[in-house]
Amino acid sequence: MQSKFMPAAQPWTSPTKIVGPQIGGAHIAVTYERGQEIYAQGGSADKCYRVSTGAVRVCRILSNGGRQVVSFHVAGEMFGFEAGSQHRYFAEALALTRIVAFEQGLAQQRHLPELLALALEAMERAQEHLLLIGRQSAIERVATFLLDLCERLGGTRQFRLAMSRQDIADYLALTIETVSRAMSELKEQSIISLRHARMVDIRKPDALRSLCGHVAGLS
Amino acid sequence: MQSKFMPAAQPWTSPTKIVGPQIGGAHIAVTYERGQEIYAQGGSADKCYRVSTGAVRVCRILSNGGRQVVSFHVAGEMFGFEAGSQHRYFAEALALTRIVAFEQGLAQQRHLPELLALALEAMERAQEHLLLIGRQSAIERVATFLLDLCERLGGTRQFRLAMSRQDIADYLALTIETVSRAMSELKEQSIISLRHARMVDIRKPDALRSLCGHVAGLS
DNA sequence: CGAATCTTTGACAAGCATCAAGGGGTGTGG
DNA sequence: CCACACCCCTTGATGCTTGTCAAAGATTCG
Repeated sequence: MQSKFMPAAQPWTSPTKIVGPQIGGAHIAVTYERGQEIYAQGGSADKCYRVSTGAVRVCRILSNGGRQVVSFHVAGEMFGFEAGSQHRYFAEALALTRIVAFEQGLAQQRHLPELLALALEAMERAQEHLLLIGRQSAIERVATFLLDLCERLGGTRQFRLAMSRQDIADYLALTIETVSRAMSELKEQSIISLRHARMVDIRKPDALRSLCGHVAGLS
Repeated sequence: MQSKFMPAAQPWTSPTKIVGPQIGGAHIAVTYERGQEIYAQGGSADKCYRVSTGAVRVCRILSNGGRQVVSFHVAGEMFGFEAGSQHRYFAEALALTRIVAFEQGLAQQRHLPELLALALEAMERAQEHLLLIGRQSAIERVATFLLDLCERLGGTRQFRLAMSRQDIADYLALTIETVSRAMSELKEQSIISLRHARMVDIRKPDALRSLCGHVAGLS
């Protein structure tokens, strides 16, 4: 298998609760440490969440010991709604992250159109992700990932990766070594440069875009 | 690339319109020939559909000439709702197929909860599909596909595949040759038998299930 | 400064794609 | 009713992409 994904030291301190700005119904802002669980696999899926600052991974452990990262979420993005009443996936903070949680119980009645739009968007992202995994080569997947992340972070050419190579590998259905090699290849071609492993600078956005083939945007 | 997927002879007769049973709002039953398009990529996504009899594939053409089959749908299943107002995928009948189309315009107001549930379910299926494509070997994918199809067809051990090897390959992100080899391997191990290429008989359901690894059900 | 973790790089192997050719079933015409 | 043709499927040989195993370099934090 290809995942030794548990963060080494995970101080399991209880999250700091903060009352956040009122936006729709009952909601609470919570700050999570790096590696801390936001919701558990099997837990009741009665809330949805918005990343205020920081970043989140949503994933699932496979019976063979592997892990699939289903999606990353950065500031401003919603996550956490699922089909059943129980979470089939779990969510963790990738760094110090502030999350606003929305109760779905009562709010669901009046926010159905928004929820539907969010669900459809999530569906679309899942389908784009499928295309990426199924039809693209390793370097194409990494290029698409970087470009997508760049856009979602506001379009700055320089940004910091909140996730490890292992996280990226588990998201792109590759191994950590293959992700690393793809990064090195992009660096080799001067398409990106890396101050260090987590600091990306996109030097040739067009070249990166031309590597993506056909996939537009994804989760 | 790996898809020469256009059916050979495609009699482009206009579909036969039939008034179907009243179930919710305005809806029409239409019969499609094998290979006929139900909705087009780029067309307005203002309806959703239910397979009455037959089977459907939902797919997308990639810029490299390849094709990704996103989902198959058999009798009783809903399909066709998407995030935007335009279809990003297209749907075709795999055989002589009867479809009931539901107008979404007015019905959307009163059927929001159902639509939300359908969208979430579609998202879940896409995510399961993702796991299958990203983490399973060729034979595991084929085994999972067969088992899933079997269950959705009502659990009969013998059934006819409405889709070609090419369709299956494009669904599982494999080549037609690899799908064929996987089938032969399953036949070799007496896990399935094939009267002919399209007639599957599952001889050892448990053996098939043990090949699936961890994926439960998908689209 | 040193320990621990994350990342990179190399060598090798395995699985799947690709290229190529041969079988089998179905439909049409003789 | 048989024969031929077309399409779909199967099987084989070979090469490439990626996974696996191994070790060394880089970064962070105490």
